[in-house]
Amino acid sequence: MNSLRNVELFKGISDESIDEMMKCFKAETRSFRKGDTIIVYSPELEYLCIQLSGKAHLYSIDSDGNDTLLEHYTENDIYGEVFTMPYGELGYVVEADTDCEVIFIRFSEITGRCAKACQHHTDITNNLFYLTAKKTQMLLLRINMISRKTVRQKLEAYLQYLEEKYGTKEFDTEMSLSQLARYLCVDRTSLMREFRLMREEGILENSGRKIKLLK
Amino acid sequence: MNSLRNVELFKGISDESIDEMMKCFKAETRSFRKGDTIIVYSPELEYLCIQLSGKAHLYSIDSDGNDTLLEHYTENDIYGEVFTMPYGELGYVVEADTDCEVIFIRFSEITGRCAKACQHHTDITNNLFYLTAKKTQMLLLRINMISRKTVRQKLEAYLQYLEEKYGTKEFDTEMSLSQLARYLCVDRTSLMREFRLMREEGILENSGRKIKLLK
DNA sequence: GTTTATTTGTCGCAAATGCGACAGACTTAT
DNA sequence: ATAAGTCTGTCGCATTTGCGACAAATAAAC
Repeated sequence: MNSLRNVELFKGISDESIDEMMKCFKAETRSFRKGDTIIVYSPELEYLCIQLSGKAHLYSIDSDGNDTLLEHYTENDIYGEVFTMPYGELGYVVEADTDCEVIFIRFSEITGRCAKACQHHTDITNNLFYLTAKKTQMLLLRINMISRKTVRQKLEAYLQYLEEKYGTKEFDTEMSLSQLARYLCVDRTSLMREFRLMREEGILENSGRKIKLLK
Repeated sequence: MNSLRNVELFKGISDESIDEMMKCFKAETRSFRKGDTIIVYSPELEYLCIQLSGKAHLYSIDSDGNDTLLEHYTENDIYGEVFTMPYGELGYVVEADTDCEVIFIRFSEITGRCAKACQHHTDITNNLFYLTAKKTQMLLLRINMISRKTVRQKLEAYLQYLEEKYGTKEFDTEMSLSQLARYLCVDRTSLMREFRLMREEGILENSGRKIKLLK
């Protein structure tokens, strides 16, 4: 049984090689329950994490107690210290939104040449780059939404994204409305109000997370 | 003369190898003048660009005419289609803020195995990953600033970042105040007002881009 | 050196937004 | 089944914010 064959980090690598590498990397798979803290980032480039199942999110927390939602994670997403800049009193924490499984690999094991000069290091690094590039895509996309001036425009940008992603005018938001508000960096009640206004203007129908675009 | 030895993408690679690779990759260096359009992204993963000198920025533009500042580029920064998600009517454009030089490499040349099974492909991909990880750091940092609720808090986060980056309480903003407003996703005049209020509260002294923190 | 743009700076006003408080629906634990 | 907790939904109000218009200062172009 090799559930790792579908992990994008190992794409293009044979099952046997994956097993070898997991040992070579001293990779550990750990399970978490909803609400658990998966990892608190250290200033070192300690771990590279790969989300195997379940959902999680990264948030930062500063000395004033502001906590900021930064990224959502689902299967195949990668995270770890390399992707954040240690600065100020800023702390970074990944927390489980549902029960989940996560692979932990010491970062040095990946970048350092392995003793066997393992042929697949190249493929791994290549995949690592792609996954990271995908991460920047998602971040730029979000910045694009957040940058809009009004709540209406932010919401429209998000809805347009979902419409295109699912190819239909009827879909569910991918997170709770409270989370969505945080994702779009607006007040939750302002988001609710905007939903109601758009409903009244005949732009959409909605109830909870279910949305149907009318125009 | 090999000015590419300082380019981070080629870090750890000998001058001779760099020359070889530049040919192998069919890399082109092009010059641009302030205000020029450096590249308009296509839906294909066409180019990987490396900023050699000068400054530039990426912005998106949608069908409603909204243009959004996404990233600033200086030496060693990389950009190209891989880092953006093609969706909607969203267009992506990189524009020169000053005169600049940019290396263009066809993306397929980098990821595809080169005919000579060039040894340094691995190093390149490795560097590529690091540069991309750094990109996500900057994006997360910005999201962290933008997410703050008030203009004051956004500005404070930015100033704190600069203070730590330069290790002093006296510094210049890294962009014009108009650009800064766009970077922080606030109205320019609101930013100016906030500067004035903070000045009046004795939190800082400022004139134009020069800033001196007092507390 | 003169013109042309761009940037910095201020003001008042209208409008959008965030906030707090509250209630019902829905989930999740016990 | 009950209790605890979270999520959805609404309302009024105070405040922040964005906007437009304008002037002075600075930088760039000719």
